[in-house]
Amino acid sequence: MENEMMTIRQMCDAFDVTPRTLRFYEAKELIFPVRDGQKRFYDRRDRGRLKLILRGKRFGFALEEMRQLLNLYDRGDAQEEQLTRTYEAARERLAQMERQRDELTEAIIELRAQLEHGAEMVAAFRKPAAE
Amino acid sequence: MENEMMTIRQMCDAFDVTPRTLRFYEAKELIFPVRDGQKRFYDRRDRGRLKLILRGKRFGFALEEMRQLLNLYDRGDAQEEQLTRTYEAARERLAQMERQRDELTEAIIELRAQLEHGAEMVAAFRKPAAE
DNA sequence: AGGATGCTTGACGTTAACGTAAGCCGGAAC
DNA sequence: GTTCCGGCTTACGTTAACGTCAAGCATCCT
Repeated sequence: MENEMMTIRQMCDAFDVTPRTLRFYEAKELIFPVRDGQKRFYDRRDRGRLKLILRGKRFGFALEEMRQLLNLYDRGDAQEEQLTRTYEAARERLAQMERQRDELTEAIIELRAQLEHGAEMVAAFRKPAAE
Repeated sequence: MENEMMTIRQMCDAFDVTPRTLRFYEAKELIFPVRDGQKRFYDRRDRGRLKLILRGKRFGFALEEMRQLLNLYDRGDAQEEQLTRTYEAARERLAQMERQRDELTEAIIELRAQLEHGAEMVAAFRKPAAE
């Protein structure tokens, strides 16, 4: 049933993206709809890829990263080594996110201290006393 | 002693920024060095502002936000209401950071689940089975 | 005098992920 | 037949915070 081709509009509705986005992803070689004259048609594979792209975005993967990951699984039949590489990429990304969160946490603590602990923040904003 | 003017280079060394950065901040009206012919000279006030700008950056304030905060304290003599406003700005920013951290934490949990909990992530990257 | 520095302005480049506008085309509805 | 709808392409605009030339003075040292 849902094995058939979809138009750009159907895709947009299904995935809540704009046509511009789909064409952009195509330009970036993330998806490869079939062209019938001027029109684009998206098959199951495109839908699968798009789904992953959007999921990846939620995890903070850049489009280029996703492209590489997706391409990894397009040539060759997903060998062990490549599966491993994907794991590694995901784990690296996870580590990045954790570092980022930690930095943020530190900054929060610092800022909170300034706010609660005294009027330093405000004082800091005051003009240096006239000489 | 350290009450005197500093050249752009002295500033760069003191604050670990590039000349480009100082000129950029000037163009954005964050600091206002005195000009003697071609040269720029930075006084205590500029140093104070720069210090705050850099501190603000660590907290994730945008330059434009910092400009507004700084300007708030330049006209008028820092009235209560304005001090309050700065507090509010800082608190808002804090809330933003906390939200951001929470989102990140969620994403981390999700991603971690995919990695630990099964081969879903990898499976997801696999081509849909040929029909 | 004649580099070698150091400072200046101005303008374009960078990164990401699209938004937006302009202008063209083909098919469908009236 | 003509208008309208949707799709198409191309290309510039957006945001932040500078980096990176390019090219021109002024000054300092020898």
